[in-house]
Amino acid sequence: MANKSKKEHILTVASDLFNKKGIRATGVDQVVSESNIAKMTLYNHFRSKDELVLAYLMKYDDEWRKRFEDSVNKSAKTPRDKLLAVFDMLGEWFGEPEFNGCVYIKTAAEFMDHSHPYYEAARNYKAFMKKYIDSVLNECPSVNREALSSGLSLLVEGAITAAMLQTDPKPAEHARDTARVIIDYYLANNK
Amino acid sequence: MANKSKKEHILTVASDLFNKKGIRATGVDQVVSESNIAKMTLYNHFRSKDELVLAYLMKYDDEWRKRFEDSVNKSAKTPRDKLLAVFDMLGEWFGEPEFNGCVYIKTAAEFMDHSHPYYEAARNYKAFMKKYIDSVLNECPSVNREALSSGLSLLVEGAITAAMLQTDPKPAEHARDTARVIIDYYLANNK
DNA sequence: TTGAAACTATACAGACCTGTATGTATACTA
DNA sequence: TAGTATACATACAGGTCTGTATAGTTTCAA
Repeated sequence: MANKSKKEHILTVASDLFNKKGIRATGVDQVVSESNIAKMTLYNHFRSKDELVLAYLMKYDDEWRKRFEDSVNKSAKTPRDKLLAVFDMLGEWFGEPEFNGCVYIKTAAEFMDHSHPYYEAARNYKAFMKKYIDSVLNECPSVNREALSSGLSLLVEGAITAAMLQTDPKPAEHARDTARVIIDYYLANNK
Repeated sequence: MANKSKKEHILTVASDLFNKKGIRATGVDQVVSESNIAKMTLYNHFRSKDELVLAYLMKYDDEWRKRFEDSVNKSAKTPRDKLLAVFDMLGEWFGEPEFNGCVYIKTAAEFMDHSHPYYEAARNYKAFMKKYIDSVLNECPSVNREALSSGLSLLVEGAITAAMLQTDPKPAEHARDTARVIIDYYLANNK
């Protein structure tokens, strides 16, 4: 096992634990134990648990961004279809057995102090979704983009939260249906 | 200070800490210290931290339910106005300086194990919102109530999450605007 | 084959956690 | 006024946490 892949292995195991149990609830000893490494090896690759957590947050940004763009840009052509494809992707995501809610919502919820580095990181990574929707809507001049973009973003966040709390049996489908209504409204009315 | 109010005092202080810092991050010693009581007094009123946490979750259900119904039923008459009033109330809530996100989203995020009592409690208390929206929509026969109710619930959850993560500068207003569009759509089309 | 870098195993320091034990003081009730 | 329930302060038991210290072992390249 090469040097680099050992570091990645530790990060993978740690990420899985952070995601499933939470950051505070996951101890360094447990990461060490489940990684089958020595504690000093972990502290050789990561200066502290703090650094490991920040690597975890960054890792999810990379993975999610890639996955998102792949899935959405695959088939959709028109802005309307691209926007609706977002909700199809959410549905796939929610259906996975490993689905465990949104890392950033959970992290922000666990470290609500607005000046905490984890909260700020989560907040920053989250901005990606709205930026993507905005970029798709840039193809639609003479549309009230701010209103539509906000509405869609709220539906995405709502669906993720509902999936996390299991308060809606089909959050992605319901969000998609609602999204269709407001997309058609704003596109048709040019306002 | 009477017996009963001392217990309430402890619960108030503890709730504030749980809400601001998180449940795991708040130690019993800190609750004791900020309550200006003896540790044994706390353990005399609550068998364990666990019992204190469950009391905290229940307390928020009571308060939020009351506040919600008061605020919403005050002025609104028609189903349409009652539904829109929900988002006005959210706007007031988000604007308060003590606003710290939704207790139940945060608790579920901190204890994601679906069999954990805190997760289940949070999930159950959360169901209240959808039930309320459903009850308002019961006044509207021949409307696709399931679709509209789901859409509105997702907008509510999305607005709360966006307010928590500060990813939208005006989550309640944007959610209200979007809600208006879908309400008018479903009510007008009778579907 | 020799030497440096990486990894391993174990122990432990110091801080924090929940919950208990003990004895004293206060306040209400009979 | 005597007795009882409640609250007090302090100490501590036993566990967990992060991070370090130390010494032995593997790996790999020169």
